[in-house]
Amino acid sequence: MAYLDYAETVQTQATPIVKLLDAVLYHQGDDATMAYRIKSGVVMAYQIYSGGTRQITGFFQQDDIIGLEVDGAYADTAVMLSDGRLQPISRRQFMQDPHLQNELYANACEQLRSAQSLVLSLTRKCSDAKVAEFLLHLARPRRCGKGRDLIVLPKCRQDIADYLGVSSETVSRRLAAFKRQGIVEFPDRRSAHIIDFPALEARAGH
Amino acid sequence: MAYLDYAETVQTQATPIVKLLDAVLYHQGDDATMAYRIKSGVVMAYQIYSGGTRQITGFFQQDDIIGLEVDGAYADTAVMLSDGRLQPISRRQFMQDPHLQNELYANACEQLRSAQSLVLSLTRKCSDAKVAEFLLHLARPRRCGKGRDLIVLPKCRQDIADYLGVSSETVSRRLAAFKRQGIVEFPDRRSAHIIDFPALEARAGH
DNA sequence: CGCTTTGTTGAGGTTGATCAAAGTAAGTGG
DNA sequence: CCACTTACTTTGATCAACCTCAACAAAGCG
Repeated sequence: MAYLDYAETVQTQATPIVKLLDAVLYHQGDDATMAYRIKSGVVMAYQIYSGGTRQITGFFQQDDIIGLEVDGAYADTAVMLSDGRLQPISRRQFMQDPHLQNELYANACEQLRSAQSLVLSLTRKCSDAKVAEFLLHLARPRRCGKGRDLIVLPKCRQDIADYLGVSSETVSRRLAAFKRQGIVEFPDRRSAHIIDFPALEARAGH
Repeated sequence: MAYLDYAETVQTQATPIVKLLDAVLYHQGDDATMAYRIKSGVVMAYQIYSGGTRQITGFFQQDDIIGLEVDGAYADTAVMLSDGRLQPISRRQFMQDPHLQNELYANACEQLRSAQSLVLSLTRKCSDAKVAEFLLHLARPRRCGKGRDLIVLPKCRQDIADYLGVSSETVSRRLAAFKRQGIVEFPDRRSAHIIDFPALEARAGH
């Protein structure tokens, strides 16, 4: 992405809109008119399949772009896991702006890579490593800080379970184990606080 | 993709090049100067991770575009599973041609969806369903034909296993079971021939 | 035809799903 | 403010699926 210059693009865009906790950005199946660049907050996207199974397709944060579709309808539903600010990107803007097209393309490639890496994590690792990696994934943007920041967890354990493809009981057990081992603290059910990064990374298999 | 017109794009492209069985299109880590549109043949792409684990990132066929990278290096290695013809697409072409950019973007989105659907298959399904779905995936382009065509299988069972995230023994057992049940025939180790599509689809969970 | 590689088949152990029950937290109405 | 409800989480016990290890068969190759 180094060869792109976004300055112009950014300036021509509308100011961010505010979305509150639990707000739905778009529904799976709706006409995909907008994409969103996340300025702050955490977003979760998921797909519902016939038979009731649900796959969480990702957790997104600052600078991620969601709602990418080539045509027709949104492939997933996106909801806010916290309050946040989002920059809407219309299809009209997209079609007119080559810089934006490049950026969206880059973002799609990045998400593709990330999905492939997810495949690896989910098929090769034991549940212990999956949960560890999940926590590290959510902690990623905050890693640079002084490490005291809280990680925003999904609304319920089942959300984590649906992302990792394990049962909610297993999520519980692994989180409890990390707590017992002094690697992670849980001030409440919606937040986590990593004490020992190296230990968690070791468990994630890094 | 309905709003795109490829006619012009296609005409300006070079004629396809021929690649033979086992030919390597590009290596993971190499400078990503070319993408390829597959005109015929089957391509397998994989990543090697530290620790020796390997993830097959996909099997590609006619009209798929591989070698998509935003910057720098190829994320995976691509090899021919059969003889085939490929249309090279240079970065220069890509940068100059808006139609081509759109097509590549569409392709990236499609691969993203396909990767997400793979995540679902690999985490939610039992090995039986995984192997069934794998066979159906490879059979996809031939489905419309009279159904007597042979499916080109990867070079060894381990390739399938690495794609599905199961052991090669499990692949063997599941394939043997399908054969025993009269759903699939195996003229030799490199090819399969689906007898009973509905039964296989039922096992894949469709 | 030996030798090597790959595939198949069997036995046993481990992981994680499932089922079930008890524990927590938050909301609701009296 | 407190029972009561509801939804979620945690913990335990059981069981099935799949991995691992190992032996054997088949195929490829000099």
